[in-house]
Amino acid sequence: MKEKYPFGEIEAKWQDYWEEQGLFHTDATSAEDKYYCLMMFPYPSGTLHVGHGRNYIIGDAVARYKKMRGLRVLTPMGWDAFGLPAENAAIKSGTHPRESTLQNIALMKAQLRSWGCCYDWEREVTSCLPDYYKWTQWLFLKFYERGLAYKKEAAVNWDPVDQTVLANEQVLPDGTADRSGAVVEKKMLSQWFFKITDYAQRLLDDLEQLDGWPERVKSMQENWIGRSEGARLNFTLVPREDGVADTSDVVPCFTTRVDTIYGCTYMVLAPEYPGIAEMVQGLPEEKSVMDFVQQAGRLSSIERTTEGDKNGVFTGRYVVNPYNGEQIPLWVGDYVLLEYGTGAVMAVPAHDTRDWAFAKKYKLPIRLSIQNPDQTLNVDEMEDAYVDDGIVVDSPPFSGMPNREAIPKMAAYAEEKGFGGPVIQYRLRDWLISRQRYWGAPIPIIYCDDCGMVPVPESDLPVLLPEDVEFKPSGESPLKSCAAFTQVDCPQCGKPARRESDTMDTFVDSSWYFFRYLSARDDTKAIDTELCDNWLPVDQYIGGIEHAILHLMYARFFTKAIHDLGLIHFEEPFKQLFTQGMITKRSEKDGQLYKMSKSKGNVVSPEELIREYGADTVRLYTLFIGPPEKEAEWNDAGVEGAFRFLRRLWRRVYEHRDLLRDAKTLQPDLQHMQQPERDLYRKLHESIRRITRDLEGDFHFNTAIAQIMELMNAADDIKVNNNSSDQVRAVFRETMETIVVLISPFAPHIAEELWQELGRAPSILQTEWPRVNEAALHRAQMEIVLQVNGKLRGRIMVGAEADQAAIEQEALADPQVQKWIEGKTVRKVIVVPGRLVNIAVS
RNA sequence: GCCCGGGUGGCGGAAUGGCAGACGCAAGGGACUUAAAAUCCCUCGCCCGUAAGGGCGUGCGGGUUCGACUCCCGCCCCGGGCACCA
Repeated sequence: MKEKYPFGEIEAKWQDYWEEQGLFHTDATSAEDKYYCLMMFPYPSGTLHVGHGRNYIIGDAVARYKKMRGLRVLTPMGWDAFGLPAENAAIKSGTHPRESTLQNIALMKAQLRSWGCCYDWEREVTSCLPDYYKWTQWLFLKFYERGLAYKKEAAVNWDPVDQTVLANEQVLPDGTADRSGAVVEKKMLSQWFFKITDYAQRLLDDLEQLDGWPERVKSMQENWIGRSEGARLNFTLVPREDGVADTSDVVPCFTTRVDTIYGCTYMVLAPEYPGIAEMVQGLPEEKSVMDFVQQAGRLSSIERTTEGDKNGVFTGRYVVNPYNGEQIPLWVGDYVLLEYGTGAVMAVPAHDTRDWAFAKKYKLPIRLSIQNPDQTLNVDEMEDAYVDDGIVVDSPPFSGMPNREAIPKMAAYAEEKGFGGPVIQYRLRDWLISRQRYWGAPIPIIYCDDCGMVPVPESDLPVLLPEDVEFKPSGESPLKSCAAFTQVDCPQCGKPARRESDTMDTFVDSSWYFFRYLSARDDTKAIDTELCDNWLPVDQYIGGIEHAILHLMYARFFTKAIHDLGLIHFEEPFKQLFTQGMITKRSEKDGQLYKMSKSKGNVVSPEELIREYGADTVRLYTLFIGPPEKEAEWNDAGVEGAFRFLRRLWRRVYEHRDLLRDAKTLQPDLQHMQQPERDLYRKLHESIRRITRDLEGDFHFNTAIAQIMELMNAADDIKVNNNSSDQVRAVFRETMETIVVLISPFAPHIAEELWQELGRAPSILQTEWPRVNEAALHRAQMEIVLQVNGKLRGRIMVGAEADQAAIEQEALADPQVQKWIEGKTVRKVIVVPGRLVNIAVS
């Protein structure tokens, strides 16, 4: 055994060993005691920094721990390999995305290996390879058959930098693209969507089952789905005086405040509302309306949706309020959004702040229909809308009701009379999945002049990406101009037709990869029903919080849709979700804390650290840095601390190597222990209990490691040498061996090496996790804290069997306590056995 | 505005309603050494005190309790999500 901790040497040795032995190669035919431990598969960007590393290190520690607990652990890994960065690089450098992606995968695989992270590589999936995307395309076809995939013309988000459309989820609240940072534009385009809105209610309801998910993530999804209950009301358009007929004479609107309908004094349409042009054609207002519509269309989505000045124009038309038959003016206003509800709003200025502002600006009438029961309102004296609850007034036959009670009654009334009824509205929009880019899975659709839109027959899958294409900086997808790709015969009629040249959003690829791991090499079907039913839902999913909405919502949607296809029989993919916090580092430039990124120049490269300290040190520090779900600041000095600890552990074993090996058969025996080894033995078993509890709960690696350090400190304090008693040596041996086992999920290389040095057979992964010896926890004497009026005044030792009365007596007799209760009246004495005595005096 | 988190030493952070600050980092002092590194020992919330000891202390203000970082009520601040969403 070497005196100095030879981390480089042993790490290479054990990485080879784990690989050769295939310790994480899991036979999935039996799912008994299964534990599916999944980490979000990475985009192969090239190299991972220590911030990325946290994810894999946490996952590896969990997998190793669960394996030692005797579970059948499945931990696969793969690559979310389609995506824009590779294609953008290709435009600049000319290297084909496939080539650069596969290169990056090789690099990152080596990185993961160098951290000691073990996976079942035989299940590796790579989403950009045909054996994977064939099945992504197949799922698309299944969705298409069921009407879940459809094409429509819509105002969509256009990223002018990446030259493609984006899903709503990929646009940040400030209106910029989450990937490129470009200001997103609105464009009317014909695009492919997945009908995720059909699943809005199920996605919302099933959040309740997800006890193992962080509250934060569930609340984010809830907000994103944005359910609101209200009513849909049809207003009829008053016919034109000139006798010109309207295409539609109904203007529906959505409201959550049907109780205020009698206060409605006008109606407002979104500028994009279909049919506005016909509605005003030939009227004196036509020009002003059309000018306004054009002007509003020029505004960016941010300008449009930022609260502020509200502009509008009268259309010259009127609609009828179905409740009271009143004719009210119809306006167009830029604060009304086409995408939400029906694109039309019934305006109640007295009870809505936005309508109030608009009515004031354009001098529209304001009428009260909810009265404040505490302070009578008068429209002329009001300074803003009254939006709180109250009593319905001037609304026959609903007057006098509390407004909350009136809402369902008034909605039901609309249904009765046939002009509307209660509805539920969601904020969630359908998922836009087509992208005008090359490096993605081609959408398997063919356009034929005669047959229209024709799905590619399943037997023709995959629709392969052509290899020989030119990457032009024009931003246009090379697929579009690749005749060999687009020109195709119609599968129905055989005439020349044209292929869809858009590819799918990469979030489609990542929405089902966790099913594919179960049958990664199966070229007969996408999903193995039996294996998935046995192994899923995933027992533990680990990844970054940045996917709280995007990936995690899409994957839930896919699971439900695939369930409805009958391919699986569960509806939620991830039982437990753990979202680790980001690693930040102070920028040397401005001293601010940032998430690690190349652009901020605050990236810590693991390679350098591994060279200097070894992978175990990086792992130990990463896990010790703080509670894993929280953000943590990387501190180079802290790495040094982790290294010192491992070096100390190595040295302790080295110093006592002969003694430890010789004591291999000595067993601790409580009957024959003296005080020092008895105390260490108790500490050992207390540590096992605490560490196990920390790992079983929410992965509190930081406190688990702290406990190992404490135990090590205690082991250092006991005097042990070859002349020590059998019990001292037995307890010391068991302590050192247990420390090695306990630390093995965190620092596996040193653990394997020391385990072997201690004369044990590898692999330590096949060792059982230590059990607590309850008898060891027992104390003959207990320290009792003495308080007077809740303040610490002393401490006494009492026998473990001492009864409350005896403890109380001893406490009161204590000289320290005497000093504080002298001359005062003891009102009450609380005795908490095994802990403390509190004496209340006055 | 609504919905989630969070606020504890110089720092990262610990604490089933029961000794606040475990563990680590940094800092200071000492030992070993020709020296350095490494290692080992001691101190380390703030204030008064040589010390023994005492007072204060977990964002702020109340409350419940023998006892509150922990529970309840009302605020302040920080982070995140949603938001002209009708």
